[in-house]
Amino acid sequence: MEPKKETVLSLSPVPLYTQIKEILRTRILDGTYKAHEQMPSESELTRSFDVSRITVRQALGDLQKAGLIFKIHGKGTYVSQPKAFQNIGKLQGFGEAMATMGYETISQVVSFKIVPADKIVAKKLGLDENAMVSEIRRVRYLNRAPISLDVSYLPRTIGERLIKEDLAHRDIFLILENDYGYSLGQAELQIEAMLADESLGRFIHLQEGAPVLRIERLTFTTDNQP
Amino acid sequence: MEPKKETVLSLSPVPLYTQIKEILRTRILDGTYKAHEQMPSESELTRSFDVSRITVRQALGDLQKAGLIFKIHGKGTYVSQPKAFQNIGKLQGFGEAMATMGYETISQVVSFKIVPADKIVAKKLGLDENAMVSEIRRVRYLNRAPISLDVSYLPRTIGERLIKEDLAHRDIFLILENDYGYSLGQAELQIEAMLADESLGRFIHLQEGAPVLRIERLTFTTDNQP
DNA sequence: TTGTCCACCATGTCATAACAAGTAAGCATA
DNA sequence: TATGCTTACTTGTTATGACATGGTGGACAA
Repeated sequence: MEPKKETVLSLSPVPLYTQIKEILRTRILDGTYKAHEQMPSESELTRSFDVSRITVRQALGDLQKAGLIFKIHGKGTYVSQPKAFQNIGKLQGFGEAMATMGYETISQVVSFKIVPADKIVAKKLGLDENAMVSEIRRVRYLNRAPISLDVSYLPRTIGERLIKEDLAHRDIFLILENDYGYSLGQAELQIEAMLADESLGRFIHLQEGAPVLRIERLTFTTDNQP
Repeated sequence: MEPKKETVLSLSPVPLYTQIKEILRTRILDGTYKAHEQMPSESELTRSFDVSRITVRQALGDLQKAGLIFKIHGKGTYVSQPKAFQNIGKLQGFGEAMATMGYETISQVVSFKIVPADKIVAKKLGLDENAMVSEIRRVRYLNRAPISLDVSYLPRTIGERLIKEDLAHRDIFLILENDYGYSLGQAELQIEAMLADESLGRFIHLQEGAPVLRIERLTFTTDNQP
């Protein structure tokens, strides 16, 4: 039987394996491929998408890293049991750190402003009130679903260097550490539950009033510069 | 200048990219390649190891997943700032869950026994005291360094099926979920600090009396079977 | 009927090859 | 001098092809 061909655009700026990955991810999430068994073999996917096996393997490998599927040598590829709850839990607990692992988190910069520090921020950063600080607002996505609004306040000089970087795909702390040489040490974490207000609901598609976790982190370099 | 050749054995049962990965990992950890910059390019590694670029990329990709290096398109590959503390912290907080991500944790089964449940275990699992349960002891390694001793108690029937599985590389919870169809729901976590005793120090190379974290987890299936 | 062996299919590993795209530096021209 | 183009690097993407290895079931022999 001739397997049905799928349309993936080779000329597209988005890589083939990314397109395939998204298609497969969608099918897993919408139940086309169900948990425990299923999942066409690599050679089947090769034929139906009309791409090389390397491309299919790269897509499957990414999905495996993300935990959506798992492979057994000699048998096949299987859909993992969904564990959305656990993922969300992990993500909220770790924030930025997720990006360094297999999870595909993408951030989108919503706004970048130089604003005077309000009382709270100034105190936390050890600056005078009304000193100028950089405010970076980002929405973070996990698997295409927006899951958090991220507001960072940084001393102005650091912020201005940061905005030129590729904040969409690279982790902000990794940039600070690796490119700028800041050595990040301890961090203060503060977690509290609150209700989604209007401005937050606009970015993340949540009903206003839905419960969210508010996570506040104050990070110090090893020489205690906040 | 002729780059110096390295000896990687092609006939070895261990894949080429694994050998290269270990060599590079060693060089990163012992400081041959230092943080921030450095790291030979892919083509250099291709020449010096006398393998194809695919093999080099697979080794580098694994190291990147593990967080030891990061790449910048068009520039090169760089050594990440070491963050051993953070890794340990993450790992202890997450235990088994790490394996599903990029970290390369390997477990080695130390012993498998059918033993009568002591009072504590019996109570936790909701069984009678002295009912037979499976005890699986494993040492878990992260980057070759032993970092935890893992003792699991399971109802006997489940334990006997588990021991036949490949516990060294696959996550125990993933096996339960995906192969056996148990749906794991909530978990109770209990963390306490204690001092390493003699039996633990034998497996993990720690000085007796060194502080360790003791993490106790009781996992329920979605229908509340422990 | 039972047990062994082999063919077939799955994923794993590796080589060779090409082009795309991002970066940086040097050179040429206005 | 300043601008812009070329060039030579880098990593990223993709194709094709081959062989290794694990798993499974059917054919065939005892």
